Amino acid sequence: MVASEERAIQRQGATLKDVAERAGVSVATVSRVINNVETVLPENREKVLRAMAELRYSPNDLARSLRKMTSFTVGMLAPEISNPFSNEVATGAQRVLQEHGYLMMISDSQSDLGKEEKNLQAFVDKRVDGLLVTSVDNDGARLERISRLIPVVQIDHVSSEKLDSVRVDNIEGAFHAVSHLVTRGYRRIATIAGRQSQTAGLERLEGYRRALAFYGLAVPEGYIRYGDFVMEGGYHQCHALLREHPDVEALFVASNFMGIGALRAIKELGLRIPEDVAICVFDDFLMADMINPPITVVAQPVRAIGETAARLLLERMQEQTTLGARQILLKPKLIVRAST
Amino acid sequence: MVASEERAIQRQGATLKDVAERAGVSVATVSRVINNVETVLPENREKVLRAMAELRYSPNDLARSLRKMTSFTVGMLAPEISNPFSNEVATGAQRVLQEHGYLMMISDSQSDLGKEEKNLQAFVDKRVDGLLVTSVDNDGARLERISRLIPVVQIDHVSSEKLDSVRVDNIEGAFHAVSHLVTRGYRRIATIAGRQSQTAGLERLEGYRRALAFYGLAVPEGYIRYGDFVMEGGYHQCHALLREHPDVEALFVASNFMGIGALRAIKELGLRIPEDVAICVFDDFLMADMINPPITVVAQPVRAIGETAARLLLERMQEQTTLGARQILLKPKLIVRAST
DNA sequence: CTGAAAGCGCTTACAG
DNA sequence: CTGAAAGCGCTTACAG
Repeated sequence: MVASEERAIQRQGATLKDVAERAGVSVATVSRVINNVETVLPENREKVLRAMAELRYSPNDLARSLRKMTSFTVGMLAPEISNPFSNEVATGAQRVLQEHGYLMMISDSQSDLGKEEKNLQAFVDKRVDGLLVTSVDNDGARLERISRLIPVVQIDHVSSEKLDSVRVDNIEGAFHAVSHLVTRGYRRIATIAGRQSQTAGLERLEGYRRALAFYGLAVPEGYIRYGDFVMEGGYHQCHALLREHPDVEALFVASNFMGIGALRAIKELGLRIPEDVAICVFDDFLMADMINPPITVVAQPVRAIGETAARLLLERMQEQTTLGARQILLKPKLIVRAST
Repeated sequence: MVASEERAIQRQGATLKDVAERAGVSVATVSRVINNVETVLPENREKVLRAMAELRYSPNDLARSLRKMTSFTVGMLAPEISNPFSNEVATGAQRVLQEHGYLMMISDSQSDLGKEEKNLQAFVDKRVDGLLVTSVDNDGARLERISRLIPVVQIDHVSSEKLDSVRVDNIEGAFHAVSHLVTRGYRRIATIAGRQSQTAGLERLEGYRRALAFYGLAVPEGYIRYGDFVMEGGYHQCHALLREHPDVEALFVASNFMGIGALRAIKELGLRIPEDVAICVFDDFLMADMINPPITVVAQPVRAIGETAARLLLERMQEQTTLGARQILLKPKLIVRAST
């Protein structure tokens, strides 16, 4: 290895040119070997392969992507990466994308509109080939603008009806949960609803309302509490609810975190589940079946949501579809346990 | 907007050249505005800014990174992104890196050596500026090789002593947990250990051993079971252990997932906690304080692990340190609840 | 089958 | 203060 060669390699690793020189061919030929172009003479291919191995050549994707106008990278934006929901969705999406040679980059907005914008822009600047986003924005304008350059699939929350989206059928899930409570004989059914600025919050409350209407049950003033999708919200709202309305027989909680908060409140109030108050939670959670009593939940097909979103995105990225916006609703599943 | 301009913009968004033409200056000047070079005339700066806004210009980071030889991106590799530990670590790291203008890309190896290699290589090809990795490899050769090109900080698992690493003080945590059990009066203390190919598994078992030795307690044959860090392992090993050794008074379980499995086994066996068997788990977990009884745990400073790792990496990336390998051990915290 | 050359979109000495 | 030009590391018509 000559000195200059060695220097370059130490800096950044070997380049195509280094490989070409060592193999005694042109850079074009090396590139052809890398890109599996058939026309290269077996003999030359061998020489190139050997040189690559010796120099531990690793292609520079920055240059390659710049030239090819595609980065084989997908960006995913979630409100909180530590949220189990986003996590499972990400895992599902990742599996599918990886199979097709895409790398997935994840970042989170911490449920902050400004950070969401910043991180989305970073993805655009990096020229990702596609975007999977769970936005906290109600205005779809920004996503629509981005989608003119890069395919976008929305997950869970729908900012724009003009773009693809994948989520669970929240209305059916909530309807099903409340129907189950009615079937069990409960009549005074209250709810702790999620953030109304998010699709899931809105739709789960709607499902609750429809179910009660369907069975001709009233929704007394104060039976609907807003817990903002966070544990503390679930805790405080449940506390207030049960203090102000001791006659409540059953509770439909619109998310797992709020559910855990609500359980804590019920425990503190010294109430028995389900004798004093029954509870059904949207979203399954680790340990839901291990606590006392095990909790009835509406489970989302989280992995499938991620996989489906990834597939829709792949179709757009590979221009396999010219369809308009597709809104996919996946079926939720009621898992009945001892809490109802 | 002239036709050619429009076409280019539709394809990939506006380029520097488009902005330059529209603003009536050279691309160099536009670049200077973007990079906040002071020397640009206010008047020209204005024109450029306006043109950028009108064209919704977004800089191509691929080109920029290629030219600057730095991508302002950090890669993080974890065995399972859906694991709460990796998650919190990622969140901590992300916060710190984001503050310094770095974007973090995450991918997981599914605890598979081959996938680990593939994903690591993808990061290298993308020319990330730094790497945060929780490897499942015991051989540090690969990471050491990568680290000659790109700074690497190891998290949780130490493949190579020659590279920076951050983890909790597993030995102290385990020692502390077992000491606590002894103090409580338990003498027949068994353990469900983690995977012995991982630092955490090895060290937590070592801590258990040292504590028993310290108190002069025997470790009967069969008191050490290997649960492989997964829930099923915890479940099966706990089942077998308590069947074969009904005299066991207390259990030290080396991870939260195995702990949850163990709890399930104990429940099935109809044993009372802590009367029939006490239990202490390494790693806190959601609901640990809400189940009956609440579980005593050794909590890891997970966020801090991520933050610390990010800071070490930043120092290497910014060449603020020429120190040799730094092995950081963060202090665990025993949280005593009713299970012991 | 192969190489020389142009070009992807930037940044940055260099000259003026 | 500014522009023309070189170059980052690739890929890909084009000619031979």
